[in-house]
Amino acid sequence: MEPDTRTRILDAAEKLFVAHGLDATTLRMITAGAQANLAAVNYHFGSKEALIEAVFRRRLTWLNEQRIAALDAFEAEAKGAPLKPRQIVEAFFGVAIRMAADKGGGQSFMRLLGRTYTEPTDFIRTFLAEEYAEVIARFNAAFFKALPDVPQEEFLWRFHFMMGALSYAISGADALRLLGPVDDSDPDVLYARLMSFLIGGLRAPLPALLPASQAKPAKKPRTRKAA
Amino acid sequence: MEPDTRTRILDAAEKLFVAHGLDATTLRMITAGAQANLAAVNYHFGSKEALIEAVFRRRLTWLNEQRIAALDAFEAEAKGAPLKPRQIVEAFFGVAIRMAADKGGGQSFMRLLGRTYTEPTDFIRTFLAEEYAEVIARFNAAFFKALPDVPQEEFLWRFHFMMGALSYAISGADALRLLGPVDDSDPDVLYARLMSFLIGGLRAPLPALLPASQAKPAKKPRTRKAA
DNA sequence: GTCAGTTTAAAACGCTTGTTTGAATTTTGA
DNA sequence: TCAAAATTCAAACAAGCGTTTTAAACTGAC
Repeated sequence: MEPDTRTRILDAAEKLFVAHGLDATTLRMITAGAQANLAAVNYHFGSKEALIEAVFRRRLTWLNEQRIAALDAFEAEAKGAPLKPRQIVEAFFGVAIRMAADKGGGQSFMRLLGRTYTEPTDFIRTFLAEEYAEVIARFNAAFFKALPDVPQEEFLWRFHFMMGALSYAISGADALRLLGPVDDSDPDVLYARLMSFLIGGLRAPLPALLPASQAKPAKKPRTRKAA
Repeated sequence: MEPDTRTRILDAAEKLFVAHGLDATTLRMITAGAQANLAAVNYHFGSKEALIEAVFRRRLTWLNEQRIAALDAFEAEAKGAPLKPRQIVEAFFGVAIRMAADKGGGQSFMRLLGRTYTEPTDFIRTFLAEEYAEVIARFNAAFFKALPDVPQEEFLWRFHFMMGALSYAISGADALRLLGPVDDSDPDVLYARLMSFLIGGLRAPLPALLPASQAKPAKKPRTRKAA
């Protein structure tokens, strides 16, 4: 059974946005790919901007619900005790990686999302901020409970770094391939690679925030300062 | 002394590309910002694509020369002995962070570069691949010498993850600010934060490439830890 | 079969884009 | 000083954009 026009447009737009970017993808490309008339986009969505939002919302809402559900599951299991940092990372990034491994559309969407997160366009930034507000608040709280000694701002930065690594992990296999032969065929392997890296970064010792342009202590004592 | 038209165009284009992206920045915006005539871009550069390349080449060539110089300095100091991973990371990412801290143009350029690295446009991808080829080869070799037990591919991935973290560190302070109050005014602090995170991720234990979810034969049976 | 409501179709709209033109102006070199 | 070269300028170009319009083709309920 052929999906209806609206769905075909969403699918075609998603793929084209990944391949060419938001601006470079024209409505004519989209409607051609969806085998629909040019006017169909404005009929079903109202405008190109609204279509972009619809493309993102379709996947992103579900993705963040999954993230919160994963966090809920861990917290229920912990019965009030703080979670392990590894569990928090797993709940947030594991879900994303798994969605990125889904060949049925999720893959191309995640590549788009990672690239769009730093997009300067206003309406996208505000839209993403709204979509992410709740999930970030939840994970921020969970992390603060798990590691009360780590300053909130330090966590935000590390979370941000992790988002960057995730973004490149998902969207940048092509860029990586320019540097040498790599294999990104197995999502489980990518997942293991990224998780190892993320946990390592998250648990790194807190930086000595002195304006020290000179030598810093190369190694810290094995006290678990950061994580 | 007023810079000549060509330079004014490069400066204006760089700032506008950062603020609005490559596509969304029009030649009319650029020439207006440079106080030049619309035709000046095509006269001095030939086309908008050529202007984009010129904007990138002006900074990127110098940046990668600095990176290689930093690596040379460390290797001269080591007198043939392998470098410490920390030094390799410092040579590559430290230079970038320092350039990102430079208010005199370097800052805005680095925000642009980080965002562009995952750009899907063909001519940019091939251009960046050329510009990066030498420096990547050098750093890849240095890292392999330092940590011969870490598979090349694993290093490439971790390098890629680090690039993602760097990219977000530089270009994404605005995005981060949507999640909570952060302070990115002191580049030394950002440098310390990112370096700590990167080293932590780089030195993380190698992932057990056996997928935990289901039984799937790992590609390389390797149990040793990284770094 | 009829008819309202929904969806598709083809064509054109106004506008902006990068680029080109050809003349005016400034700069250069002997 | 003066012609030649380099640069700037205003204006126009064709092409492509997102959007709108108007009519035709469906769809399901009665």
